[in-house]
Amino acid sequence: MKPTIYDIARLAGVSTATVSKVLNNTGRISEKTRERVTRIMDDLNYRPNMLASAMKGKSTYQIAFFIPDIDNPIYAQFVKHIEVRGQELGYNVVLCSTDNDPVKEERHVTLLRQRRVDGFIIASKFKNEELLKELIRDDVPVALFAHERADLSVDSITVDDYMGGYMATEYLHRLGHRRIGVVGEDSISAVERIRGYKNAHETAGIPFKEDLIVIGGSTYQGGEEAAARLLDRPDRPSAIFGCNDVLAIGVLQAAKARGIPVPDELSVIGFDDTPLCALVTPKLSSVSMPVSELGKHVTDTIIRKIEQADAPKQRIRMLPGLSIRESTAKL
Amino acid sequence: MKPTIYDIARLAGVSTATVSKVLNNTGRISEKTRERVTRIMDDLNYRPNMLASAMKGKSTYQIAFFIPDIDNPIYAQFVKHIEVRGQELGYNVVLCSTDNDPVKEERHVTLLRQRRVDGFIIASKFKNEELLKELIRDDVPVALFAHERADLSVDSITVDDYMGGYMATEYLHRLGHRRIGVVGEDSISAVERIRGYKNAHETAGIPFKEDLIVIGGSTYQGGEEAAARLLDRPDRPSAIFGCNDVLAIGVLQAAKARGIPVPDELSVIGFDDTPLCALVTPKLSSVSMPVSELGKHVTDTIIRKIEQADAPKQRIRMLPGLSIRESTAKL
DNA sequence: TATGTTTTTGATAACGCTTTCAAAACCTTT
DNA sequence: AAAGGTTTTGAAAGCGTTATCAAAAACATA
Repeated sequence: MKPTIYDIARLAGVSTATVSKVLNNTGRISEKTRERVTRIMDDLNYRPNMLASAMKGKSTYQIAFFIPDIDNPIYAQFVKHIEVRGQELGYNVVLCSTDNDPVKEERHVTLLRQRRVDGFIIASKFKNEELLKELIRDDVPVALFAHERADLSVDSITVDDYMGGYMATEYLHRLGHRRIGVVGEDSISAVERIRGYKNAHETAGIPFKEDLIVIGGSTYQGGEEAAARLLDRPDRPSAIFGCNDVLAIGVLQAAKARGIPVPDELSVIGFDDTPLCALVTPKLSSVSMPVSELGKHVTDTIIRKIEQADAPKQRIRMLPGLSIRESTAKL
Repeated sequence: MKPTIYDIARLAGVSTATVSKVLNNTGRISEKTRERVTRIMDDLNYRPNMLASAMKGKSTYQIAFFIPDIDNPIYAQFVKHIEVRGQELGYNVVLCSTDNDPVKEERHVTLLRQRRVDGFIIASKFKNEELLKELIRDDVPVALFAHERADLSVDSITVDDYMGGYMATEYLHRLGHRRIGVVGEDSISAVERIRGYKNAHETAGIPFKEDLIVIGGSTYQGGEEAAARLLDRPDRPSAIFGCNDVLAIGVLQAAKARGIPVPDELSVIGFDDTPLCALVTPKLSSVSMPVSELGKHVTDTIIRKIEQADAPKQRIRMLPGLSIRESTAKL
């Protein structure tokens, strides 16, 4: 069987207390014993059982990451960066897809809390509001990622969605577009992005109609269907802002199906700047965000909260950029 | 604080042994006490601490899933299906990206074993051979996914890569292609797929040259560069088999960059049949696999191994299909 | 050498659960 | 009512750590 701390203690002729101390670098240990113990540990290739130490109140070094759906590549990117940073700091990440299903949310949360997972990074608007509030109430370390909740006292790291929507729209305005459609989805960040869109119109003094905004499912197909509603009108818009790349690619597909050339007769811009943008034809212009910084940041945040219960809450917003490619052009 | 089994026992006026028994449905408990205990548990919203029960030798209900790189959407798909099935059976999945880096492999494995993760699903050829062998030697439940090792006694679930390569090639032959290039990568499955390619040639009595096979990095860019080497030759092939979709899309990009029309002057076929295929122009033909069945299957397999140490080993190969789209045509 | 100080060490009690096995409680039979 | 059988219960040990605090060892001073 695997050696335990007892085996090490016995072989080194010391008590388990001593071994534990050298293991955790706590208390005072004479250089001599420290060396002896370390040697034995190496010899036996001893690996402390984290379950046991977690039971004594230490952390489990696990964080849960909630996403709605890994099929959207932006989430895959998030996962990647969080996992990398987590590993650097000795944390594993447990991936939880919710599919926006409150049942799954709850199953996951319950199981994870039984497991004493240290913290939760949540990139998916919880359908089950109460669940989130309960986590916060119980002082479980939580950080919202890629969306924020103004009404809750909780850490969050996001790109400035409002600003991104604003920038995209303003950019289209600069290209001369006046009638700009929006293909959105039911998510907190989409709402913000659309708010940016509206505000850009106001600032520019360009009126917009609510019926230019259509909300659909969060898939390519959802984007395509929503775009169809926009494109099949007699007064179709000259540009469409997709609230994320998946949606925007759906728009591209809808345009192609109708023989509407992009960008000549329709400009399309997405959001997230995923690798997909460079794959489609024409290449998709998109609002970009510093994905890797965001991921690193949120990981650091949650770990800080884990290791230091009274860490001050923060709401961080990073600034988006514009990646101009081939899908947008002057009117 | 959270209620413990002691609290329940005290309140119900029984011993912890009894509570534990109703919790796990083990031993004989009179209906009366069972009810009383259950009620108290409900009232207190009691959640057993899994760490403690895991320490007593029960499992941790966690499985680790190793992949090289989540940027390839096929891995995202795998993750998704494994996670879904895992959750159905009460298991969480810890995601581990290795980036084909032996250091990361080892870090992950060490950490996970300390955590007493129940089993490993490995979809990524381990650079560190020894590590894999050690897992097997120590009787840690392991299942290889999406690749197999004929030389090791270990469970594996794969699509029949050889057959997939064979089918893709035979299909191209049927279209009249004789000079077929291959863009591959350094992976076990790619080797098999290429073996299928070669064998299809032999069967058809069509000679092929080794220099039509070029191995590159596992990214779009890798595919593009490898394709360049094929396309910039005077006697360029009339078709290219990309060993996975990402590579094949790289091929598409190389063709576009050179103004070579696909499929008119070049047929391209990929492997994996990821959602990407439908996104690119022209839509990519690809060898498909039953992703969701594969994922479900491997999850079931690892869990069976976890729960029943002497479960017989199996090597499962599922059959690939052909998804014909727009990137392939008659010569 | 005796005494006081500082440093190092170890016995032991948790942590929250499971499991075993003997004792207690409950039924049947005579 | 006693004996025998069956079902239900609980005391206690143990899983592998950590943490406390008193005792032991080492060192310093008078």
